[in-house]
Amino acid sequence: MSPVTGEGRGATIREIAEIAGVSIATVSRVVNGRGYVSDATRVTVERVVRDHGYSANRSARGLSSGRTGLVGVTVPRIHPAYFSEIVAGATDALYERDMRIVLCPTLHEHDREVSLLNRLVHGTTDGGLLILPEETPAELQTLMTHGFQFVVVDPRERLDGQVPTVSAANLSGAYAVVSHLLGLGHTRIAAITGPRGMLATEERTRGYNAALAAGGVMPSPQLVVESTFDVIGGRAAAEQLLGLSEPPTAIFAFSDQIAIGVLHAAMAHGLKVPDDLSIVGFDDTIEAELVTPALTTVRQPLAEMGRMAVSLLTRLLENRRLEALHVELATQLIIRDSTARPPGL
Amino acid sequence: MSPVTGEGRGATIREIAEIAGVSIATVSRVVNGRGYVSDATRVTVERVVRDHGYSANRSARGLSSGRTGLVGVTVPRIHPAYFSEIVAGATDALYERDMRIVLCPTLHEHDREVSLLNRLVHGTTDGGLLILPEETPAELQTLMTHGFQFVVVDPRERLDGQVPTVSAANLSGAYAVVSHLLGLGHTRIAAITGPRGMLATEERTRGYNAALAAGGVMPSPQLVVESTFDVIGGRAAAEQLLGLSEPPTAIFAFSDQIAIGVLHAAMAHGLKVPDDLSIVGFDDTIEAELVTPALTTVRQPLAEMGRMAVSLLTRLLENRRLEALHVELATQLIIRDSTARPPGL
DNA sequence: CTGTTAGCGCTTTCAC
DNA sequence: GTGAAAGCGCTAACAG
Repeated sequence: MSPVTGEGRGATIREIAEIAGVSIATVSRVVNGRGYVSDATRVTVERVVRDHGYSANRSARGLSSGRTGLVGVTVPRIHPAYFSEIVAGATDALYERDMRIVLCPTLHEHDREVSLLNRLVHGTTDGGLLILPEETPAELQTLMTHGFQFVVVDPRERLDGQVPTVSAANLSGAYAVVSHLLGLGHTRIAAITGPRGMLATEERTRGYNAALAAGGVMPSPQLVVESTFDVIGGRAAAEQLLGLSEPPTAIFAFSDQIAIGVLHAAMAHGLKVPDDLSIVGFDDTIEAELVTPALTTVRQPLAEMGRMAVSLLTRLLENRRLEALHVELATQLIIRDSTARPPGL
Repeated sequence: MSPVTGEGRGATIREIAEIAGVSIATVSRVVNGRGYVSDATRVTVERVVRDHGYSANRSARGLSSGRTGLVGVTVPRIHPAYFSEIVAGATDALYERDMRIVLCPTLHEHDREVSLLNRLVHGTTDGGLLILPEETPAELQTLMTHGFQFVVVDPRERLDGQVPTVSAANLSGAYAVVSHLLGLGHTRIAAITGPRGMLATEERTRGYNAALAAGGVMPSPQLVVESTFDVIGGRAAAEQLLGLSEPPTAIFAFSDQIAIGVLHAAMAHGLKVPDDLSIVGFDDTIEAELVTPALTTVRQPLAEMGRMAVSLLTRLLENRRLEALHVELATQLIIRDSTARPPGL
């Protein structure tokens, strides 16, 4: 009676109805738990359903009810831990609601994402989760206006309109990092940021500046270097910083990947971390704990962000009002082994 | 005219047909590129389709054609790079065929996987990719018998029957590792395997033994320790090996994760890698290059495995014969910085 | 080459 | 409480 031995693709609602000796409408009611059904019939139907491993055909259900039980998720790539953790959280939350995820990597291509979205809109899915989408705020607004329901996770730009978003407390995370470093006695604290213009970059930069100001440290433009969010970019940026006449004693990398690049550069320069150089990352993806020394970093609640997005989306799909259109989840400084007092202190 | 400004959920085939002044059948033909349509009508219809951002409702199409354009992918978890790389390859290959992936993490729970599969079978998807499935060969055979089409990637056990599989050349990969270590002069070569009974473990163990035999080195049972495929397990196993009265000079870890655990243990013991201890991993996931020293490891063509699985599956779905039911993709030894001659040689 | 038509399997009024 | 019946939007014969 293992479910795997179900009658193959077979068993339509009509067959179940015939066997149970009721109408298909009744079977539908039982299966969906909607409408009135006497206990007796319910039990009978449930038994037949179970015995035959019946499960409603999703296409048919989607067609007649307008609900597919599928949520489209666009994401730049699934590979980096950053994204896969968000997706994992979302998938999990969706599973609890008996919904599934249609995964659509966009490879950062705007057009690809647009065409993907178009397909999703037309009867494939009930709604979407757009992780770090490539669309402009205007495009997103349009999408929404045309009736596609979705939630943006980690918006690339600030979305002030009616588009629901979930993000992490980037500013306060960055503030915590710099406060920590200042507390250790560092004053030459560099930042390797993400690409300019991205919300995450801007917010973290603001947190960085605010903390420096609060600590009475003059910011130095030399110490802020832009980079892509990867190891290569981090390494190059670090080389630049370490080549300065007065190099920093601490580097705040805006992602763990960047931080790892910094680590590699430090090694190449014969610097010991954290004795000669303190390094802090951002994200707290698994790599942060794998490298040596383990990285001090800011934990973003990635899985939580995915779950929260699902929660917003399902409320949206039920046409319930969202209490909050823009949710920001707290971040947390995780102190490990890559930070210490500056040399000579 | 941007696709994003399509008419929302709207535009049914009937509307397009009316506007274009043809029958819905003709629109269907144009859209699907099947059947005869005069160039003139084709052009007209195509224009209307484009102007209205029309895209067929997938549920309706699925219901009437029996094809949903969706492939279900079960995977233990999406997070570990090992899995996400396979999924990325598959998604990519599917995208080229205008198909999408319904992602179903099973969290290693057999029942969850079975119930997931059941749902997928019933009209949600056209077929499946089962990555490292929890099912017994018998269950898989049953699934297949009942008409669900799928391909198994990285089978947990040997699947001799009619179930198509894609895997990596585990045996030869392991053989290459041990040959490399022997070539460097090591003779006390330990292995930290994966869970006993898993095909990957068994095959790699056979490769390990075969290479030792070929090198004229007596295998020592003490030097083979079982572990889970993660960092924690690897570290524990390494502790055990390093505590031996005659510890190994090289450790072959059956996964990169395990190898990283070994790296951590080595550090804790004050051993320098590779000078005091050589370490080799398996998989070549990104972590391998991130840690210091970068790991010598065996590259599994993960994305390729995903793509190949899709290729087999689509042939299956088109009812074409598969030339090969069981595909094994080549592995490759990647030599980095974690292996050297044994101390004192 | 093009149009008509019969469902695909299910949900959902609306009667009874 | 339960059943009958009308589609949901599309594909795929089959006519013409």
